[in-house]
Amino acid sequence: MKRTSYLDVKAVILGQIRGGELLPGDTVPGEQALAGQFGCARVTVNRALRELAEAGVVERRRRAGTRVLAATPRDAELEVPSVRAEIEATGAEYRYELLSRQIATPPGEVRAALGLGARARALHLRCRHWAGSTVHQFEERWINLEVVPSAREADFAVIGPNDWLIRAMPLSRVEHVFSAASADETEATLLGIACGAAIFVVERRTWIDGRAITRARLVHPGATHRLVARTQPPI
Amino acid sequence: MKRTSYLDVKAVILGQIRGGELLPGDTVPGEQALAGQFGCARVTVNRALRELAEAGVVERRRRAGTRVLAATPRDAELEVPSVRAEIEATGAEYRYELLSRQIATPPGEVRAALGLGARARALHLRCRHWAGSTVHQFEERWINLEVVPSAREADFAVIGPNDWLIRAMPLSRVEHVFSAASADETEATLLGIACGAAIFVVERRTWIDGRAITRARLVHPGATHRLVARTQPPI
DNA sequence: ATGGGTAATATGTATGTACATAATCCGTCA
DNA sequence: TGACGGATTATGTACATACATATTACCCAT
Repeated sequence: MKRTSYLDVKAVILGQIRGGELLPGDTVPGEQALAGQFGCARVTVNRALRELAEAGVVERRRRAGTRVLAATPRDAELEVPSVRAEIEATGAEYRYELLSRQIATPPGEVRAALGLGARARALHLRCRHWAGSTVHQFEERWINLEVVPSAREADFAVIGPNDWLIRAMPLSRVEHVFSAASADETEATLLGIACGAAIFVVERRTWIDGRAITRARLVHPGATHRLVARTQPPI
Repeated sequence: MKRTSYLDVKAVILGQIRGGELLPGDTVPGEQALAGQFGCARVTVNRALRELAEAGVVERRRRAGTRVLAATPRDAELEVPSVRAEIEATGAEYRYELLSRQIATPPGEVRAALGLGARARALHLRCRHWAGSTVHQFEERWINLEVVPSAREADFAVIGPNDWLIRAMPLSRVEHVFSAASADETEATLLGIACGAAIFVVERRTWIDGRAITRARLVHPGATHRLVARTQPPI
């Protein structure tokens, strides 16, 4: 006699939602009741429903019970590879180039993004990432030296700032903002494309323990750059 | 005497990883041992480590134990709101407009994307989504009538294809591809922007049970459109 | 009616126990 | 030396039970 797994419970409930037996807004039977129906322990039902809640399929509230959520588009998972990995995955040769490095007072917008005072100074880096003989990305970055003082000594001629930061500050929180724009003269020159051509812009901010580490503006030629995001199946 | 929660265990282990006491590649003590240290049941440690594994912080293998993973950039969560929600969130008035609707043979690229034969026909829709008096999105969509025959009867003059599909086919799998491009003449006219201006393009494909439902090309004026993705904190 | 306090209840989680399963270790045999 | 197979072991999961906690429902006093 095989025991019923939390996966069985999960699959059945999900099937009922898929099949329209349970509609958005409906209340799923209580854990007690389901445990009775399935002939299993309440903890087993609990794990099934908990995972469905984590997947965003149902909503659970104490005393109120478990309700089916409206089929809102679920969050997609966006793979954010390091530039190096991204380029090497295509088979092209990766090359990194530091264009400039200086400690300066960032513009107001960046100061706000990093939570810095009016007179604070930060590390400013400009670099390029090459895929073979074409520029894949132009990177302009500010690093908060109050949070990452060791960045002052890092040799960014050898290692890219992102790779360095990943190693120095693991498990940080990251926000990406994607947009399309037209290349200005500087960007066009640095990317080797025509002025006014479409560029794919990523603005990345990173925090650790609520303190802003860095803000980067990553510019790619629009013609070549693509970004893929997928939803995970809820089973 | 407070009992130790799985959250406590999780926080302590995570702290040790953050603080460098546990380095990538290191083996975390076994559940038995940790349960002893914390003075709790093994199941409690199990849940803590399981959730850390789900968050991508550690890797678990039977018999081999639990190891700390390298701090690779974790997947970001991308919120993919419906166009309507996205526009209404800004306070602008949402308006939807169906430009054309016909059943035709899709071009080869689309046939491949939908897994259709050479002579198969599909539903072709072109529409616009307005935010107040400006066009927010131009949408060109093909729907696989073999998988969603009911789309033949849907009144897409009233409801947008995406909203309709979400309701008709809940819990599907979605893939998004983002890129930047320059508007061609048609796109520029439909979006009310200059020819050659930057556009933000989303190509969206949707499956249910492994069968392709639809493929949409969503074009936005680059100047206004932004897309945000965040990583989740691992606690 | 109305506001506040209390009982009822569904979910949340900890524990001890038991068995399942996968992967490694290690000894045996060819 | 090397291939095979069983013993070992860490994780994976089920169960019965107990208690914790958030919220609702309800009742009573004002």
